[in-house]
Amino acid sequence: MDWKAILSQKGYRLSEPRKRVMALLESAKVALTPQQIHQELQQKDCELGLVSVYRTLELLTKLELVTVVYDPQRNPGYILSTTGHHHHIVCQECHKALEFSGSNDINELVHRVEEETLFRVSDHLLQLFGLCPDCQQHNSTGEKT
Amino acid sequence: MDWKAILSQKGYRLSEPRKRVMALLESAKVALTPQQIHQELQQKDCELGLVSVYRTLELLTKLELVTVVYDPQRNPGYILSTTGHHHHIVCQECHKALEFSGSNDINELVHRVEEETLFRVSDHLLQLFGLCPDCQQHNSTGEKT
DNA sequence: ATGTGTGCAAATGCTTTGCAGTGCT
DNA sequence: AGCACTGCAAAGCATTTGCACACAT
Repeated sequence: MDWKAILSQKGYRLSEPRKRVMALLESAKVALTPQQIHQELQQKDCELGLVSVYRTLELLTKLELVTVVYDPQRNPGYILSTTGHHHHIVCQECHKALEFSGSNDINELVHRVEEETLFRVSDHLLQLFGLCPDCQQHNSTGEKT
Repeated sequence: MDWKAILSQKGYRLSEPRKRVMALLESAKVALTPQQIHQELQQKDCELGLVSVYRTLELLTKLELVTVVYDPQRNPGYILSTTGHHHHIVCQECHKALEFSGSNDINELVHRVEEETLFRVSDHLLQLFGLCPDCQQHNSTGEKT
């Protein structure tokens, strides 16, 4: 079921701003901040209030269609979430983000921590930071860090 | 080497605000927001500007004496960091936070993802969310949620 | 036709900055 | 004494909210 179906099924309308934001996110490999989304859409001649971006992202996040990505160097970004539990690896240089699936490693870790701490874990946040292939090249042009 | 030694070694001074903030963080099991820190210190009769809290936390974070903890439900919090690489598990009810050490699970995962994505990973962010033992009891008082 | 969604403007709240005075070393 | 640090006040931003209008269903 695609996002449009999900929206209408839950009684939400399929408005222009929502279409635009989703289209942009679908084409982006990067986690985008609300400001970036607003800006990019304006350049594509789609006038669209920043407020609508916020409200759209809020809704999409609630519906779990998009995921928040934390980046200590920037404001929180939003990226399309696929089905299943995924995490993101973020490039510290160009802020590109890729998904990767959490393997069993994490489940084991969670169980271990539950036993150690007696917490009951219901969710987790895992992100990796580093350099994407492209930025590794740019950075290794002769220099050593 | 304790934090006081680290501060003076790096040429920073051992001021009252810094002592107070560190003392509070040392006694707290919870990740505290700047506002919380400011508020708690005022209740302990220590007048201390909110600005100083921000600046102190900024410094302590830079020196890696404290760590930022993300919590989707709140503003970012700050908690004492111990030596070694640690992560946090945060209670979604009372926001208490505990540390746990990242086992080899994570290293394996990182290697796998590096191979899959060709990223070069230099850092990671892992947090677990759930209910602490105390809040589990309170929540299981008859209800099923 | 109806009620949800948008857009504007203003409000809110957290965080940062400038500057003069304070206090650590 | 010298210079880092604090505190206040004000500036700076990101995000949220209220309300009238527009539009999807």
